[in-house]
Amino acid sequence: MRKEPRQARSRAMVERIVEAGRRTLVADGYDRFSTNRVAQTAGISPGSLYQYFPDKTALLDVVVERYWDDVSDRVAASLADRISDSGPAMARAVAESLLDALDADRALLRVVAEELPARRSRQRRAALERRVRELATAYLAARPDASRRPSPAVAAWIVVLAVENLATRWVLDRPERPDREELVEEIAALVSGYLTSPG
Amino acid sequence: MRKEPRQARSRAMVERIVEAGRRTLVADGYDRFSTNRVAQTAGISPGSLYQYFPDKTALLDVVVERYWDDVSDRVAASLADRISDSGPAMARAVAESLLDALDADRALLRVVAEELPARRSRQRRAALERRVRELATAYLAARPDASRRPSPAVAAWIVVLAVENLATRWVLDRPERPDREELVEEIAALVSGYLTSPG
DNA sequence: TGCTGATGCGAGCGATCGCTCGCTTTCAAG
DNA sequence: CTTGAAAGCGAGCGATCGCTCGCATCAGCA
Repeated sequence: MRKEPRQARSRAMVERIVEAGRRTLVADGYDRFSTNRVAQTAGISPGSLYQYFPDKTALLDVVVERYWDDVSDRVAASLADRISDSGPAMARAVAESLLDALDADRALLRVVAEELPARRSRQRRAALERRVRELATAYLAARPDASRRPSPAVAAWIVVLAVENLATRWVLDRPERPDREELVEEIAALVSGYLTSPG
Repeated sequence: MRKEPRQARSRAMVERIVEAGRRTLVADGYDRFSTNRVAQTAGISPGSLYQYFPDKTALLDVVVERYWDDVSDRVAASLADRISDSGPAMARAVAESLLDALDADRALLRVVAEELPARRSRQRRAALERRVRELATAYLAARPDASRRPSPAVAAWIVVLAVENLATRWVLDRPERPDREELVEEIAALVSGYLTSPG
């Protein structure tokens, strides 16, 4: 952030820019995400944009950061809520909340997960993975009887990456099979089958 | 392909262009993948490039297609070789061949999987997934005792996407844990645990 | 060897890009 | 009301891009 907005109108300006950035990204895709276009979408001048963002990627970072933070919050909340549930029930609940969170802005997910040069997006996405993985590690470490896998940290790494990709690809590709209910069931089987597999 | 190369030197030219495209992609990343730069890397003129490729994306497609076809061939061969093995043994063998294939050109994998606008790359990657998924579906359908999952097609979808992401992320992120041996073991447990989970 | 089409060249066009800077307008403190 | 700072504007610079086209060069056949 190049300059701190002091007045109310300048704070509103920053909001308009970020929102226009999000809309431009969704509507035109990443390769048409230009500062001139964002400014036009926001109904402001390119110069105004650069009063608050040092360069194009700084704006992009904020948009991406907001998206993944939102997804992260939802999943982490669901995971914390179900911390006392059994393994399969928790897997089901987390899978559903992840599907909800990804489905809430499917168009933006498509851009963020499939178009963005991942070097920028990956850091935020990795933060989501880390946050959920740490919660899962703590869960597994606190309940030794829930898993036969030797290392809770490794088991959490496996489960988080596997489930994340299944949910993302399902939301983006919308295959006929499995349908949503079936997918949640299969994810629960995948997780519980893995954790109870003798190690 | 705009024009079919007839003489030997023009076929060599196409090869030089594709190879320069691959090298440029690896060295400079996707956003610096310009036709002028590829031509310079190949030591030829931009005009020559456009004698054989109608536009920039056509060249990019060939480079990406070669990469995924190579990975696809390796994994499919390994899967066909081990078609008579038991489930966990086959999962191990396929996981190893996939890790080998992805590790063989890690730098290009990074660009193809993390930087490329996925709409182009995805089609070829999806072809790999489909190819492996169909082999896995046939395997599961032919051996009802190998899986308790209700639908072989859905089970194959789940397994392929889960394993693909675990292998890709492991190769790109190279986490301390799990190490390679551990990863193969965990993938085998994930697959066999899932397939034997009551459905 | 002379000829002809295939091949290769590279300056440069038109468009777009990220970003700047001199200017005007608006706000709030005195 | 005055005034200086904050906010906003937008034409346009310099660079890069994808791609073209007029021309030189080369290979294979008669």
